[in-house]
Amino acid sequence: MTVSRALKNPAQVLPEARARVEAAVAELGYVPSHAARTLASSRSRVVGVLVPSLSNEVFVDTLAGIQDCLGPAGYQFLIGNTNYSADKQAELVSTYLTHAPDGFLVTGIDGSGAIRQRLSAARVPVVHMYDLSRTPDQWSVGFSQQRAGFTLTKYLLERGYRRPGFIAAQLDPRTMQRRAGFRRALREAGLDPDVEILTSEPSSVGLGSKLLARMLEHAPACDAVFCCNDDLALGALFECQRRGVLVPGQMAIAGFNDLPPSAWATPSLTTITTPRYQIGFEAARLLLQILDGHPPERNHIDLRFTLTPRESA
Amino acid sequence: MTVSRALKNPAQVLPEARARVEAAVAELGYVPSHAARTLASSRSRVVGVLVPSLSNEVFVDTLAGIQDCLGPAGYQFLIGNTNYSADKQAELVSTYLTHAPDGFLVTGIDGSGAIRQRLSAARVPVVHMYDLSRTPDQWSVGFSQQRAGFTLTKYLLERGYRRPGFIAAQLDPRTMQRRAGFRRALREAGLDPDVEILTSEPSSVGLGSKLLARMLEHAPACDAVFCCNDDLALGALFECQRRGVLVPGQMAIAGFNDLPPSAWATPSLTTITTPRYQIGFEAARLLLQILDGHPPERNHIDLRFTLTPRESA
DNA sequence: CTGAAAGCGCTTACAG
DNA sequence: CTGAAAGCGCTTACAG
Repeated sequence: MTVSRALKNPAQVLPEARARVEAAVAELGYVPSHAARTLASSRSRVVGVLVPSLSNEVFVDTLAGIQDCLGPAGYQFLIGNTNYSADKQAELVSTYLTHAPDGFLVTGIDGSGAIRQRLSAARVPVVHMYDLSRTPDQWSVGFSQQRAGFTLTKYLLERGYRRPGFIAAQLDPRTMQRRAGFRRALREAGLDPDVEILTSEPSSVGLGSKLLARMLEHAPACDAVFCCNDDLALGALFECQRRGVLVPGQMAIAGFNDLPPSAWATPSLTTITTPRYQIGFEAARLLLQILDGHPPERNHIDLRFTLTPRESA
Repeated sequence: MTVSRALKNPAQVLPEARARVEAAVAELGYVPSHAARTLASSRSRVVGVLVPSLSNEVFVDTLAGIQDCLGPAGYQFLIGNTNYSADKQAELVSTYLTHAPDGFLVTGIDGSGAIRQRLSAARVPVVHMYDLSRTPDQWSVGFSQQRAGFTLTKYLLERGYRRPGFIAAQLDPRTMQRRAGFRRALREAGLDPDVEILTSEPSSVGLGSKLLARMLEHAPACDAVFCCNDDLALGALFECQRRGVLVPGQMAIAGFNDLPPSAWATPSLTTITTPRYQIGFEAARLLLQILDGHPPERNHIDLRFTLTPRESA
């Protein structure tokens, strides 16, 4: 016990005893056992993190935020990539539950269904990231995807584009919320909201090129495209360059997320800047508060987005 | 004990007993305790993964390969981003050791020094990824960065470029090996190897633009740039477009890694295609073999690279 | 095929 | 401030 205390709470132990412990630790190369500690204390200091993708920087930034908040607090995390698949989610939740995590930080877990039940049966706090549309008994940190879509579309209309189209891939719930914002803006302006190319394929630069080509074919009058993320927008820009279509002269392009290349593309991409790092950091902070028994009063934290106008639209 | 057996090795238990166990599991929502199992069996089924960065897709792809190999085998991993920092490495190794991992999969851990000693004192097998230049007692999976740099430079020379420059960021050991290949090719051709812009800043598209500008200033005669990765190359391309410098007419651009955007850029980028997913998968497979007591004969696995000529050079 | 015993390395809670 | 006791939930190894 004295050893245990000397390691965790040195102040509780006489300097002499402490010194002997420290000497032994150094001599033996002692490494504490996480498993034993978890078993004895029933606190694992592990949190499970579930994200739908790592292939663009969106969730990598969020992970960095989580890391920076949870790391100094002595927490480890299990990072699971669900690849937007519900089966993979269920599988990861099951294996992670085995590790007795103190909490979960997730994106893309449905509010209902078997996974949700598993989670609440385990009595592990869950913070949802990127999605504010949660029931009051759930915790969430994010911004309004719908309003972001609306804001960007409004901007395009104000710039004088009369026939904007929407290009989207993956079609996860957040993308569909952006789309809802797009449609609402067009309807309010009395314009046709149905200029859209949607596919459930995973998003990528290459796909952006293909979808732009498809848009040109199906809606030749289209004068601006709102791509549901910057990868797609960059691909669309490349495709326009390939075809000699002037951007923004003949075709305006807007993206979403403000990934690093967007500021440097020629022309640079108009986009919505999202607080990706902050979402991770604040979600982690919220979880920490819950774990410490001091949950904040409001359980939905809106971190806002900003419109970033650049050259492409 | 019968319960334990029914769960792990159902065949060892009579169907009747098994059924009773299964019923109880379902009724109680039983979740096995990883901590207890680790403590009792002294096998954690956890492996520590250390990568220097997650901000481009290079290591994300590698992680996917690791996942696909280790996941089905029942292993979990702790993913640590060292951010190219030796201190962060040391810190992560220490905390991960606490979890008693069965093995480590790492990139960027020095062959010498304190970390290496910690690791070998812990008697945990370590597989090095992306770096073949290891002593015979170490395990590694990768390709020759030096030969890759040499091959790409040779290609530029064969295409008739007479004054190629080298643009690099981060300056980690792998980058410096590519540079060594570049210099060797130029020396063998009797050309000046010193046309280079190096910076230890982290690589990004924006930095590529800045470095290309710097190259134009310092070496106006430069007719081709070998960028040590595709992010930089893409930024360089954007900068050329911004300045009206024709690619490849006035300036050829080559990258490294063949990230997804490179095939779609206008013009598309000449690059070296690297087996990123395979490196993760094979490193994991190698580790599994070691853990199972069947290490392969050779401890360095060369997965090769390929030259991918496209429009930009 | 089943089960009783001991122990993995810690922490909790209590006694001194 | 220090320490003896008990237990966290499994597995190993041995007995029946």
